[in-house]
Amino acid sequence: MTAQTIPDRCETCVIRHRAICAALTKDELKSMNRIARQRIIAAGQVISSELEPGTAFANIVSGVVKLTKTLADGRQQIVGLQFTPDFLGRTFAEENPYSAEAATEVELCSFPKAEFESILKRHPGLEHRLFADTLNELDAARDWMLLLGRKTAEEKVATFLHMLAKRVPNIGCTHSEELNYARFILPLTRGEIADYLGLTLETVSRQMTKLKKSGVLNVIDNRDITVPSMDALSQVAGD
Amino acid sequence: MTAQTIPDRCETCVIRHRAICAALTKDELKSMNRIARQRIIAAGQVISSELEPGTAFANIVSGVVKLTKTLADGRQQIVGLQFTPDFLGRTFAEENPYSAEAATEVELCSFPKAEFESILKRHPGLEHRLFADTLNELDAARDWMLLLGRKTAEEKVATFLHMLAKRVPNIGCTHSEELNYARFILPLTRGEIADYLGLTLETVSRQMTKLKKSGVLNVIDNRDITVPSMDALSQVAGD
DNA sequence: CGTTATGTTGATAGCCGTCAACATACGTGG
DNA sequence: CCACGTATGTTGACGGCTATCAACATAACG
Repeated sequence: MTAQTIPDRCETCVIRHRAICAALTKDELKSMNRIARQRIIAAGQVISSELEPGTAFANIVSGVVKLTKTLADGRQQIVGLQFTPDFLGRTFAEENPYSAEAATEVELCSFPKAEFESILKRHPGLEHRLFADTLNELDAARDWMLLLGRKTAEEKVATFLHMLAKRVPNIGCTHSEELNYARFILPLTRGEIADYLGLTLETVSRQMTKLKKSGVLNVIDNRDITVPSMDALSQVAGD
Repeated sequence: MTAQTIPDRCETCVIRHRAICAALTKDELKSMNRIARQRIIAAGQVISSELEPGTAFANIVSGVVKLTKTLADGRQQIVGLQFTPDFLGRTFAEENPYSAEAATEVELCSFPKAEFESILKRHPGLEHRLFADTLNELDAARDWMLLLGRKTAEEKVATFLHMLAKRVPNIGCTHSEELNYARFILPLTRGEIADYLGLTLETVSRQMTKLKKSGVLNVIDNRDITVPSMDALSQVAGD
């Protein structure tokens, strides 16, 4: 067995087999481990700013990160939400096209820009993995364009909750695919949800109330959401 | 000199040095040429359908292709516009996440799926180029999310025309970057523009009239657009 | 010359944004 | 422990931007 050659913290890492690290050989993993650094980011802290040069890349070990773009007069749009084993950072660009901000407390496994790009250059397998991830993100972005351009406020909120239920850790149940039930904690405020859906926070609040009254949701304490039937939610979401 | 080893039609190809072919060595170019086939698609024809397996990839030699997604009840959103030397096709996925349709007459240089993927697997340089292109498309998609979620109808139309002026061949002038003037032919109908901007065709028409009256545009024959000052247009676009 | 596709303009309606008041939770400091 | 300020969330009243419905104009085409 050569398992001992894997760095300890990678061996015990919860995202070892789901993050980009899954695409690495043992030697590559060692190189990555040598430059990796763990970081805890408090909720609300900016990780990297729009139009400024990036300094690092990172895996999200836990927590939720929002990617935002802002117009000159302050109007803001969340253009991406990233969850647990997602990779953070725009490769092959000097400047960030958007800001990254911790929506919850976030745990990162971070890599300095220059060193990471140097490893990337030498390992086509890693680049292939990043490419595949990027294609999936592009698909997700285009799904969201359909939502932003053509869905009603109610459909937008329902679609958002449906997506969250599938991507965020659920409470007190396994992540069984057949399970037609979900319970989770909202990682975003009403205002942030609005910025993700192209709405105002008041409209988001009203639609949540509406979904609650129609029995599609049970809401405890404003952040603790229960979905009795994911099928019903999917119905309201419009696709 | 080894220039003679480049296939004739590639040697004379107008997108030879701008399409993905620019990332190929002479030998790779020969392999690609062997499987390439020229195709002319009439305006309005579907190139590939949503949720169906793709059968080919292609370079756009000339023309404009729209990528669309449609909800069950018929609401449609254009999630991408592709122009002259863009690459068409979703690598590493069985099914297309969206439809591709010719907006104008389109000239393609097309490659069968299996053969292209086989070449791709053997040539990391080609994959690197596709990766870089995909990252740019993701950035563009996120810019569009900001437009769809947060911009007004007038800003949307102005942003769209500004983007077109920079990407579509202009009439009677070089593509000089400093030139604060543009003239081009709209490749889309009012209805298609609406589907790209998350509006109705009536609203698009009204905003075009408004921009015309305010002097930001000169419109001849509904499709022939002149922009006297790109700066002024950019101003109205809101960024 | 009729038919169809495309585009413009007007009247009206409705969804969602804006403004505002109030409720609740949380943390800080007296 | 309570007072206070701040952040977050809900609900109501009202208004405006954009969708809807409709009539008409123009161009393209067989």
